[in-house]
Amino acid sequence: MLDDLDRNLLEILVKDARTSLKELAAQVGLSSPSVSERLRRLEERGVIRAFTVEIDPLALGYTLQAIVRIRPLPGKLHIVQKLIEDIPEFGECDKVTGDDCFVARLFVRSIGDLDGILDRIADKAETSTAIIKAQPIRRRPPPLDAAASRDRAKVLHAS
Amino acid sequence: MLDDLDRNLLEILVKDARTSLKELAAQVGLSSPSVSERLRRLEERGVIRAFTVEIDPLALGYTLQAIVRIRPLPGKLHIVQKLIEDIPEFGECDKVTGDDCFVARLFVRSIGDLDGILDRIADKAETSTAIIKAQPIRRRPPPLDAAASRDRAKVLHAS
DNA sequence: AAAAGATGCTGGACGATCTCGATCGAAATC
DNA sequence: GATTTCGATCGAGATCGTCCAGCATCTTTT
Repeated sequence: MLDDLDRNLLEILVKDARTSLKELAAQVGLSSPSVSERLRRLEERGVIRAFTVEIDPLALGYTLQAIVRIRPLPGKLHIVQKLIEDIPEFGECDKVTGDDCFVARLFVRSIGDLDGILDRIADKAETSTAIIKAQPIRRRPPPLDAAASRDRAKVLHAS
Repeated sequence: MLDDLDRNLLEILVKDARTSLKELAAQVGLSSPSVSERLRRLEERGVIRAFTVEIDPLALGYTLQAIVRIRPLPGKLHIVQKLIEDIPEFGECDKVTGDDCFVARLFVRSIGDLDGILDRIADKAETSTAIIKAQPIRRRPPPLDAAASRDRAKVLHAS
């Protein structure tokens, strides 16, 4: 599906999505038209969903992040989901198995804002909120190389 | 801290980080050297943490995602954190208040892999795992415009 | 097995883009 | 009100991206 060159390109782009075609070409050992074509196809196939920029929430004044688990009251599931989607401070939301229906990440500027936002869903769902104290791992992609990942797992397991 | 032009630039770059300086310049009404300078300063100040690429996990064979809540056994906190950091299938991890010490996102190729990875921390922590069934909101930044966000909140609240 | 077709790469040319230096203007400071 | 500073623009030179023609390799067809 993806060959070594593709993975190589992706690895470089994960670190800096604005790397020039020429630079990419030099690093993987291709010509720039070839790199251009490969990127085009990676986008076309949906492997690359988007080139984007990672913004520090703190720089925007969001001093607090929280993980909110949300259990909509009976019959309120869709309303709650719509509500979450429409509140832009929710920066991520997953629908999961188990008692908690949704697990979402919330960006807020103050505890007051947190309270304000949770109030808006309080009559439609039960929520459990955990304030984020630190981020040991910030968003990163899974291993690009399947084989390497498996091998490493074995090594760690053996030790 | 950030002016309208900066926010405008960021908004465009969130959608496509590879937008050329010229195009950015045209869209915000500046010259390209000015845009270049602004981006440089946004990076320097840490507002822009990185330009990166969003990869579809499915394209890499990760058919399953899970949210794992992790409660290290007494005295095992640091060991567990290190372990999580060293397992690349964890694509995100937050240290939170409350009973669950860590909340992490796990990318796996199969239920078997999930089991294998959780086994590796089973003797050092209790875990609760929720399989992700859908992603109502995929990673997005919080509102770039503070004032707009506040205003909207009021409107929604009033209705 | 030879021919035909498809795929993916290269190199060069041309047009577009970026960067650098010089200069200008507006706002803040004294 | 003069000065300083910051951020903007402009133009020239350098760099980069895209298009195209040609070539090698692999697969398919007969």
